[in-house]
Amino acid sequence: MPELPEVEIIKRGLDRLIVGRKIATIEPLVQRSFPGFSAEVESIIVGSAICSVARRGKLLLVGLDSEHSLLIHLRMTGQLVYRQADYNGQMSSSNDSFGGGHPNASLIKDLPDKTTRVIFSFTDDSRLYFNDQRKFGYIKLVRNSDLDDDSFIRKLGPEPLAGDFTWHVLKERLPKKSTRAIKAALLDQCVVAGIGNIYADESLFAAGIHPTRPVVSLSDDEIERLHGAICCCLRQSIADGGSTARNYVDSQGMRGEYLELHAQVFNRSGQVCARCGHPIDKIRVAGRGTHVCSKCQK
DNA sequence: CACTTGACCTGTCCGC
DNA sequence: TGCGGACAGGTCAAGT
Repeated sequence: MPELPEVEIIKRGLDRLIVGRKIATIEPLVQRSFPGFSAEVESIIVGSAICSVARRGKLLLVGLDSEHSLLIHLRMTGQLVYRQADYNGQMSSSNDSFGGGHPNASLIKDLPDKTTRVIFSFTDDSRLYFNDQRKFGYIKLVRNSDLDDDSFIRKLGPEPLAGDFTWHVLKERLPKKSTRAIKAALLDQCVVAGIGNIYADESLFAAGIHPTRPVVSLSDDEIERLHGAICCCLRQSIADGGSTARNYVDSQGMRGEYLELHAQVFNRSGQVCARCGHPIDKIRVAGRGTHVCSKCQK
């Protein structure tokens, strides 16, 4: 479930790997993974060069030199993995020297695999694979002049890692008299862009706030703590290469280590809280599995 | 109007 | 071993 840190890492990887490359072919293997695909869309994409890669919340924007962009949302199980033309040959020779357990080996061996939904081939014969086990993710082609009208982008809240995202901004975005649970508000992309289940749980733990607390009950002090916790968790995860709970890999197929290295509650129900020793509970909030230390979080 | 729930999918895990 | 069902969670539509 790629959230902001994971998408940011993919963005940085693609920035390095595909910018400047020219698309030779596109193969959408599953219609719903590229809604709106047609011969006309194909004719715009083929022959275009990649000129930029950007991120907005959990959405990737791949700029083409043809006044269009590819909008890519990975939803829960989407992956974007780049492979050089001779990748499989390299793998078999490196397996000879390192063996299968080489620590830098990609988690994904052969591509395409059964989850591959769209394949981009570049003129140098390298490829970008869009894999998506559950088919919830999508790629869309949008004219650059229509980007601001995109219904999803238009509603997105502020970028939590931007310099102007202060705790006052977070306070403004949280509806003052709202009775909804603070966790539900954090998952709402209109409030803040990019937070998902993992970083909602981790931020609330770090701030010492119980996920079921109504937004209206939060003090200024708590909102300020929550703001600091959100920024801190997201930055730490980027530094750790993101979170791999099940499917996430970066643009070269590598997993992330945030959950192992720094997560305090997510996927740790039954273990004891590192801060107080109380067992971590798993409850349901906003229809999502939610991990909480009921002693540290009030 | 504000908020919650179900649908969309597929793979994994658990209990029988 | 196999099978049914619960579960995983981002977003939107439908329901309360």
